[in-house]
Amino acid sequence: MEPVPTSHGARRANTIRDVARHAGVGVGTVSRVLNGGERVSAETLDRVQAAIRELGYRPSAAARALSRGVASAIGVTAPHLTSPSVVARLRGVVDTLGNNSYDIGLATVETASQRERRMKQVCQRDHLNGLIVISLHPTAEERRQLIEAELPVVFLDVAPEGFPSVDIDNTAGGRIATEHLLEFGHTALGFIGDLPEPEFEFTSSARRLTGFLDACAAAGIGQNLDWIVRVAHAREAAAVGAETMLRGAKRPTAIFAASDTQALGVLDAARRLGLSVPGDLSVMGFDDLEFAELVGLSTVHQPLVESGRCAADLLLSRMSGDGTPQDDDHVVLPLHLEPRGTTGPPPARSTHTPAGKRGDRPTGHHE
Amino acid sequence: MEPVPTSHGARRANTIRDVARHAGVGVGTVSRVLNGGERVSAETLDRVQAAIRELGYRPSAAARALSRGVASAIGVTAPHLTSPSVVARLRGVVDTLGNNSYDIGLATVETASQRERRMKQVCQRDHLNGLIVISLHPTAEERRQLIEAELPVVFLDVAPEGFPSVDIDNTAGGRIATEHLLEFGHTALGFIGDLPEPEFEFTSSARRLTGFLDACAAAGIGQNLDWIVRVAHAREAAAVGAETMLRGAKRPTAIFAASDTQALGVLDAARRLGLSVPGDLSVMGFDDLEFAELVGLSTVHQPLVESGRCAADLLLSRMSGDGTPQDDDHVVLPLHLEPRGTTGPPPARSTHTPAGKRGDRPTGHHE
DNA sequence: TTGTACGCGTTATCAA
DNA sequence: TTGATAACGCGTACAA
Repeated sequence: MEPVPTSHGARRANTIRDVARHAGVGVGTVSRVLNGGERVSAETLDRVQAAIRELGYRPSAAARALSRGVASAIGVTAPHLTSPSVVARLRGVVDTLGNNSYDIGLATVETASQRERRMKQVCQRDHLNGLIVISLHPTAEERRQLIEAELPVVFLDVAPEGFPSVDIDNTAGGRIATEHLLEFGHTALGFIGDLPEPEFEFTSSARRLTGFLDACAAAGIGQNLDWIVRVAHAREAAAVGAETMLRGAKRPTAIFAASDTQALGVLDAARRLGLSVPGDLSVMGFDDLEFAELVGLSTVHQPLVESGRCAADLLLSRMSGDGTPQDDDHVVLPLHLEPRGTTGPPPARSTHTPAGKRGDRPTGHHE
Repeated sequence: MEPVPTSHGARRANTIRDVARHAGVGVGTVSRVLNGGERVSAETLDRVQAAIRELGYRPSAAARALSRGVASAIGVTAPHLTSPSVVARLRGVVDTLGNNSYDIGLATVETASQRERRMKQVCQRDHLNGLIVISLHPTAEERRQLIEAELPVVFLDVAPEGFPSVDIDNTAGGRIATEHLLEFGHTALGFIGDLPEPEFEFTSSARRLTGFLDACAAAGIGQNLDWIVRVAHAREAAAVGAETMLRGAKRPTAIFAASDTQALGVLDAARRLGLSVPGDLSVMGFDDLEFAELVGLSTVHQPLVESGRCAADLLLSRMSGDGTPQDDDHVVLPLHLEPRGTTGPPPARSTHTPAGKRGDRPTGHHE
């Protein structure tokens, strides 16, 4: 029992071998006791457990992982946890994974170097059994690495080709939001969304814009390009953008913000300009974050927490599954309109009857 | 280079030995190349790196951890991620740790069995280099295990004796909130906080209540026991509690809610009863969550994100530090009043002069 | 500067 | 049911 100095300098901790010796059994027996005490006589079981207790033995996770040739952890990569939607998704992931006795290796990445380093870690063998990537577009290089590592991975909130993913139909969501405004009779619509990201063809925000444009086109409504504003994803940036939009000689009677956060900025702008909502200006958000209800914001609901659960389930099935690795399997979650207090008819000038049923396409231009 | 079947059945991945053979060098050299290419001739370095690339070699995290005798991960244990304050703290932790190339092992625990399982994981050797526990009171058994595991640990938002911790002075916070109300001249004060937890002597909420009582006593104000309500930590529960309090024949002119979430419930109650805020009723929160500003809630600000950073820093210093393990080191972070729109003078009846100075200790202890 | 051999703590196999 | 022993892949003395 005396401490044995090792090359590491620290006092050596008791190993399974010490336990075996102490209990007068073989290491194999101890191992069996440790992992589901099958096939061990009650008497030896007692002896071994006593030895474990007396020696304060704690198994080595590293050795176990090495021997088994695989870890028991799932990685989760996400952007910085400032975005409420990322947090909500993470919550769903953790919910599901936490009940499956996996370790969860969380990494938030912001800078490119963090991201690269993280990929190195992620792709190590015996480190992770699976990976969930939240709201991060994989670069070509990253895709290559992931495939090479043969790591089961599920993307959440993005849907790169060739990988399983859980996502929503952002274009349809943009349409839903816009149609809601159109049904109130708005014909002067503005849009505020995220900056386009040069490296990636489509972001959620860009898709929502597409839906917006689609719906406008379908309604035969022309577009004022000054009313399509793309700014950094932040409340204040959106406020500034909205303010300039609303200061123009002509101004929109409704603004669709591609996220609730940005909608908040639009509300700020309206307040600063003394515009009443929804009297002078209707404001539509997207996401249905928790504060949306608090503020009474009309928005499009997307199932954030559930999306996390869904991604985790998908990953687990991928990991245990026999299925061919890495074919794609794109889950698209449903959206729905959540009308609240920030949307209503336009200020009255051309007073349209709020359209009864939708689906009836307006017949033409409205002036 | 042909695939070699192993006892595990899977195709064997390339090891450091394969790389060495492929490059015509020894494993030691490869190892040196891997960990900071010192003491390697430029030519062999090239050869080795080429071999690594050609073989698609990826090091085994498990083997490395085993050989090194230590992992490179820090565990974070927290309650379910529904509470905004927990998330904010986590954000701070992840911020700091993410820049130190540690893996972050996140586990949320809700049920007792989850908690027990987590402790098992946490206490394995070679699994974690350190642990941060957020908003979870350790049981006696858990404390024992942690000490035995000699695992550097920092508690956040709780301050158990014998462990380092980062916390705030909840009693002082309760006083700050209450004094703010007293200075407006309120003399009829209500309190809404969490249910007491039988297993632990003091929760944050209980301490805030103590501060509330202290301040009232110092101001010579008697207590109406019907106005001290303790309910589950949830908006709706607080609303119900506040409603019954406000329905009484006599009712308080101000309520201090021990958390912003509960303050939201109090505001709900006021709305339902047609009470204007702060005209008829002043409402005071605690925490300064993000929505507090949104709602214009007067509250006590505590540095949530920063507390996470602080805990992470403390843990890192503990881990690298020579210091004796597990002595305690209780960091207490500062609070400040954040007065906003939900507090004001009482409805006019007894108009007190705003109390002058604080700091004069009341003449006796109040429990 | 490079190569060799051993140890890390566990699991799995197989003979007893 | 049990015990002995061979992997597992990497780090690291130590010898060359």
